[in-house]
Amino acid sequence: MTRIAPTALYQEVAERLRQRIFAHELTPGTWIDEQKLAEQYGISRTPLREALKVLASEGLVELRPRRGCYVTEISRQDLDDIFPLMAMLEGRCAAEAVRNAKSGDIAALQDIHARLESAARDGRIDAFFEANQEFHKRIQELSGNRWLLSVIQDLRKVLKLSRLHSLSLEGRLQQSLDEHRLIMAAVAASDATKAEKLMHDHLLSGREALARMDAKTPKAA
Amino acid sequence: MTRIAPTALYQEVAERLRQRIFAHELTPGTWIDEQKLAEQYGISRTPLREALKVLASEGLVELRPRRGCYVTEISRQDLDDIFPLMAMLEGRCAAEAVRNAKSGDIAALQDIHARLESAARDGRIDAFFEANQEFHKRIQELSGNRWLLSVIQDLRKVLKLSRLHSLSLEGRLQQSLDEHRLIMAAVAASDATKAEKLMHDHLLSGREALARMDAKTPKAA
DNA sequence: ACACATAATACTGTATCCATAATTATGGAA
DNA sequence: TTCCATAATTATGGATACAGTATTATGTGT
Repeated sequence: MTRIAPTALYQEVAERLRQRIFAHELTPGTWIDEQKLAEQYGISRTPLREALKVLASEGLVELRPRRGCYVTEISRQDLDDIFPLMAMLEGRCAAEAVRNAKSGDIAALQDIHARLESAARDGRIDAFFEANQEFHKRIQELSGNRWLLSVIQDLRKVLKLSRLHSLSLEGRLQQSLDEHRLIMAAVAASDATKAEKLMHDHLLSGREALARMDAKTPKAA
Repeated sequence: MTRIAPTALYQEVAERLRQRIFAHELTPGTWIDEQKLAEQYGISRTPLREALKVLASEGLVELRPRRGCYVTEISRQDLDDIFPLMAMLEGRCAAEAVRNAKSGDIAALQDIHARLESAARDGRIDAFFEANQEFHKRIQELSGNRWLLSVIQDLRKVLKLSRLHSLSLEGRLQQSLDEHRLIMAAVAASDATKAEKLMHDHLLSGREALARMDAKTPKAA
């Protein structure tokens, strides 16, 4: 049997580790025991180490020479640095997306937005989360800028390190939905400038919600 | 003797490979022979392979499963995608830098700018190139945003893949100098908005010069 | 009893080896 | 002569073994 996608083992391992990190099963600051993990996955240390190199380049782990590998700890300062950056980048995405979007693309976006609406109506948080991600992803793809896309995705990976990040949507589901409605409307109206600003503010609004949560639970971000 | 920076072998190898790629000694599209390189460096394939994983994450090489490693080929489209992005990012840097800069920082920048002026006066292209890089780097550091910095540096690495990139400054040395003068003035005057716009246009201007060169030499970028 | 030094243990980093898959070359058939 | 199939060679991916360094624990001396 010929495998369609002959992905290397180190890539699969990297992906599994990413998931464990994002799920906070591997919490920031924890040391990664190479031989224990290798044994656990039933592989040798070689592909595992290669996977760790990749994750280090993505900023998810830190490789201290002769000291081992540690899951990256993200600080409040990092969040303050990354969110405005993301706001600018995703704002740009929205503007470009509007300029490139064919009517079919807009229809597809509206379809995704409809799922967001229904998920919000039923209080299905997971589905809302899912549709939200999908919406942003589609906008980014519509921008047609491969590098803009990759920069955003890299930064989002780092954001996912924060425990608060995954929770931030829950507290402001209605507000997020409202913002999405406005963005969707601007896109449908082909108003690139407005879409850019709305998307930009949408991201910053997310940061603020996160800051409020942070104030309540004064543990490290 | 205790080594201050006990950098791992794979990091040194990665850096050496980066230099060879940037120097276009390893040209885009060429296949990287692992065992030949390992032999050449007098090391085993293991750290070399780890280094290649890192370079792949940076986008400098492409790892095709079971097919080997190839130096990334960058297209005209990629340049068109990256430059506006860089313009936006470096523009933001300039704005933030102005907001954060103490008088000492501005003095240091003016010092670097003076080196740029003198290099231009004497037609010392290498020195101009050097001072130019230094200037941009200082601005980026002054922005105080670690992530903005890393995103820009990652993208710049990719830009360096293009042969034209290193040549682009030569043809427009005077224009580049003029633009730098304006930027320096805006920074000195603490005009963040103007600095942002000037830096932004400075980058785009670089792209256009590159496009003109590209038109003359119609080989692949 | 506490502190410092030395030894032992454990983990990282590197090298070597093996298996599998891909590419190329050679031979045969149309 | 050309095209296809099969075999051989070569390179990639993974496993295992080894060396060197850091950390920790234990013992001795003050």
